[in-house]
Amino acid sequence: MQAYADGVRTSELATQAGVNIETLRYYERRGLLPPPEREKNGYRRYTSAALDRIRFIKRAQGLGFSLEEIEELMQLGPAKGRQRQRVRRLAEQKLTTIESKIDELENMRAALRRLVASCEHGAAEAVCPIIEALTGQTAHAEGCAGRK
Amino acid sequence: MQAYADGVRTSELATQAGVNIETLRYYERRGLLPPPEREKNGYRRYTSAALDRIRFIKRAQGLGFSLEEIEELMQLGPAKGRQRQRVRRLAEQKLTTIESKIDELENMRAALRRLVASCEHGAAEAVCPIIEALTGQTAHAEGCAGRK
DNA sequence: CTTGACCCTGTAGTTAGGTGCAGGCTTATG
DNA sequence: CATAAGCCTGCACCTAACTACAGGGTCAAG
Repeated sequence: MQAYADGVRTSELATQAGVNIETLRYYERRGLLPPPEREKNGYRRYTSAALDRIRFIKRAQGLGFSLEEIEELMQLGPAKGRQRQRVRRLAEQKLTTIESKIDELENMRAALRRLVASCEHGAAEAVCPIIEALTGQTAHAEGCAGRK
Repeated sequence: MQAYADGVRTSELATQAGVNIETLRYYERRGLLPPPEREKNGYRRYTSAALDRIRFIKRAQGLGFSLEEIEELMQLGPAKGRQRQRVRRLAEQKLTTIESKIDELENMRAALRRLVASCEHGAAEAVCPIIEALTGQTAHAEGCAGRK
């Protein structure tokens, strides 16, 4: 044991990240996980950066991002020279989608809080409050019109 | 036209909601969309409640919920009698997952804002800031230990 | 009364994101 | 040295969530 400087093997990383071993290889094929160093026998050796990446991927998925979008997000590193503007635009764009996700979740949260409260004392509204909470036009809502 | 009291037909609803017609039937089979009234010729007639539902589903999906979870969310209506406790528990549970999603998105937002700012003036950090932003243990983090 | 635009049901195919497995090395242990 | 655990590659298969299509009705317009 401990024969190599640092880093872990595939199964160890999979365990730490709580994913299947095959998923790691799949991410590597997809380019989401950079090919790790190899031991002289060909075995993969992962650093803790790989663990961070996988956790990031899993969380971003849980927030509704596809692997393709996640790839874009992960490429948003420090911009070099001419790339700067491009990176900035992409970042701003991602920022607005993230902000509207936050808004939507906050609406759901408010609705659920009201629901929980209404379970506490006796009152019961007539209809499903969560659906109500997200009843607006797509994203960029125009003020507060449109309510029949 | 306008032969029937109110409501729209399948293709109209699909257009309004921005989904495929087949998706509507699929949701109906899955029980996500209640079977609508039928015209005397057997055609479906949807009310605006159906549109609200589909929009809700689509948004919830964008926030990382599966159709199964969405079904649970939509069942969270006004509780009747003995069900009250059960509904309350489920709602509280959904509430905590929503809250941690909000947290994670806020972390991403902060990271992206820093990134955009760093694009503005010259400074460039060394590593990918978005991944950094979500580098914590799974949810209920234990203080700030565990960083090798 | 036929043509075209919609609608119906049932069933088969597709895409994204994995997951499993065969066939074959490597290495520690009894 | 055999045997088992753990790794490798390549390829086949799986589940969730659609999406398409065949085969057939409805009905307004020409």
